[in-house]
Amino acid sequence: MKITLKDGSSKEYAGAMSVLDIAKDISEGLARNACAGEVDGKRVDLRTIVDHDCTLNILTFADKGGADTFRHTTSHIMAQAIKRLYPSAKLSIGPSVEDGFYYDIDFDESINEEAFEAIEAEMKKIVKEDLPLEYFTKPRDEAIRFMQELDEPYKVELIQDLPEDAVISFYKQGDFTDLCAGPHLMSTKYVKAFKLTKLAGAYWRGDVNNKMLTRIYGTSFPKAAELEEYLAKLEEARQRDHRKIGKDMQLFMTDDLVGRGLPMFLPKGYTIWMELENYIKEKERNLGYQHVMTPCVGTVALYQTSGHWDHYKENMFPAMEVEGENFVLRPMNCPHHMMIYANKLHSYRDLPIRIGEIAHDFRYEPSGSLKGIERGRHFCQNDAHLFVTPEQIKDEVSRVVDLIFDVYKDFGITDYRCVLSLRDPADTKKYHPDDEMWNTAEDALRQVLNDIGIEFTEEIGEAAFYGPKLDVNVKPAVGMEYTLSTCQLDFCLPAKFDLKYIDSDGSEKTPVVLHRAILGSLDRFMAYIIEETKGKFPVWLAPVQVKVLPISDKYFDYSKSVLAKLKAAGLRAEMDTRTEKIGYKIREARLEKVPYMLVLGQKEEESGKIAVRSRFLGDEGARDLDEFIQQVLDEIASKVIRDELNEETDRE
RNA sequence: GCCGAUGUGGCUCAAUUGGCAGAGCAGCUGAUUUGUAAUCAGCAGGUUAUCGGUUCGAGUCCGAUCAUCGGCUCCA
Repeated sequence: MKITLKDGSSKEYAGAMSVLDIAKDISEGLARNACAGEVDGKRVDLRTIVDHDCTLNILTFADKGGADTFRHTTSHIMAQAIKRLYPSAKLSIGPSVEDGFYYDIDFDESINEEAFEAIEAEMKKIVKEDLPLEYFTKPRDEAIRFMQELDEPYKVELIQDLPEDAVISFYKQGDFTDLCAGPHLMSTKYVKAFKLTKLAGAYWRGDVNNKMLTRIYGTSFPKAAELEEYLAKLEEARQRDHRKIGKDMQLFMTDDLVGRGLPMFLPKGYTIWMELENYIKEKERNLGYQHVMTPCVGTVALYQTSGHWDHYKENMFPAMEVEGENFVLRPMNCPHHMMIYANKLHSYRDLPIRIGEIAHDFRYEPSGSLKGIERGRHFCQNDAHLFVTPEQIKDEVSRVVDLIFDVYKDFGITDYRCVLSLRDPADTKKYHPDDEMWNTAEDALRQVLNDIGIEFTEEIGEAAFYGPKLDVNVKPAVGMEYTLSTCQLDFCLPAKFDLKYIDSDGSEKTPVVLHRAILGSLDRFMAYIIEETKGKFPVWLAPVQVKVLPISDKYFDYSKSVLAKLKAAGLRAEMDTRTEKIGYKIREARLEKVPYMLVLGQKEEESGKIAVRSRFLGDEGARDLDEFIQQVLDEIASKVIRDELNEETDRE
């Protein structure tokens, strides 16, 4: 019998053999990181295959499906260990995730991370026991009874949600059986290097109204070295966390007395902020945006009109009453901009009208979700509302998308994901109940995105209450993916505010509104670029662009003249006037991540030149000052992103 | 908000089973006048997050509050 493998090779077996035996044979050959299999391109458990006439591929840890299988089996091993140590614990779900796996478990007692050691020890025992994972199935009714006998109420609930005629699969490993769709490794012995990483609360089925279960996260690799590498990567990610760099580099701070979630930008951080603000405003001006300034407070009635009050009053700072009228700190700016549009009568000839604002907003975010300047209770949106005719939707969305990617190019952002966020038709509470409006809006936005030709996935239930969105999402160094840029199509608010324009035939029409944010919030965008650059900002953003380092105070006069020229050219320059050795001053400037250092001593004073040391190339030697200034100005103007010194030479 | 952990000079971290709160860096003073990642010496800096409790004695044990961190939920 001949079995063809996915890599094109084939193998002869004498006589009749089951696919399982063949898979075992092949996977033993592939050694310890062999995982489940793929038959004719579909990931399946090899135990379920009865048809021998197929192309077989043994997945390894290098394949996503293989890694998932590997992690999932580790999660079963953890569950088995936990059942041995805590027999009364009730299991719910335990899937593999991007970096490992978790299991949500209902413990009788309170569990903390001290329990990890014992659980890990028990897991090692199970690995050593070399237990085969045996696959079997039961009809739905029998499966329910089986799980009731095992006293696993969450499992029972899961099975009850499946159709009447479903065949339910299980995996048994020694004294432990779990409801599971598989696939799994052949034996527990293939799991070599694992670690329980964190403990968290998680609501059953992700619903706050349900009981909170204990979620234990872990990670698992075929080799100890790979686990080490993963843990080192995690540590590296922690090092680039914007909260750490922001503190080290004195970019921003918080203080309990000011209040949690209310970061304050220090001079260096605000320098970057101002550059970002000027940058995006100029882009917008060139695209015909008009900028406005509106107050951070509005009446409750304003937000009742827009509908935000009903949807979000729990997440707004509470209303304050002044002279019998209720006001709130504004959580967003749409209503203010709607009123600006309504300020005068518009002709179809005026559209599109693009109103932009770097707007301060306040939201009462749940305390547990605050995270540095990535998510605070005060933030600044790079907001704009575009008032357009239905015919202009496509062009305007297209311009917004172009602007997003134009900006990403300037910042070197390449790792992002586009999502078309749609309503959940079942969620009539959140979404404005007008199916026709929604269908029109969603179809229009989908059509535009297809026409522009960008890649995107669709996600149900992610839309704003007033319309569908294009979201551009990125992943920070530490934590969950978030939205950086957004473009939202809104047929809803213009009607609520009774906005009008006079069309060419003299009739009154309601404009369509595009809500869009490119840098999202400046705070969050800054957090992102801090983590992307590890604080080594491109020269145009660097808080200090050039640092003048005199060899000794004998050269202060010459240094001051150089500093004056740098400043006169508009560069952000500083001089280190301490009586320290040059090595010390260089070290400090390196740690501050200053792009250019000018070392000035006797040689430079006599020749009238400068010695440049850059973050990019190290010691660049003697240069002419005017030529250097011109080079840096060019670098700033073109916003060039340069390769940094590699990490070996970038000590500490 | 919920589950779990953590909280010691400006920063990074020490302090056996409860037994005198310490170091390095930064700061200040003085000396050093320096050539590409840390010159030397001295000084100062603390109600151990806050409040309460147990104890002869609490940084350490217990409770509450506040904040931070890791998750969950949420993010107009």
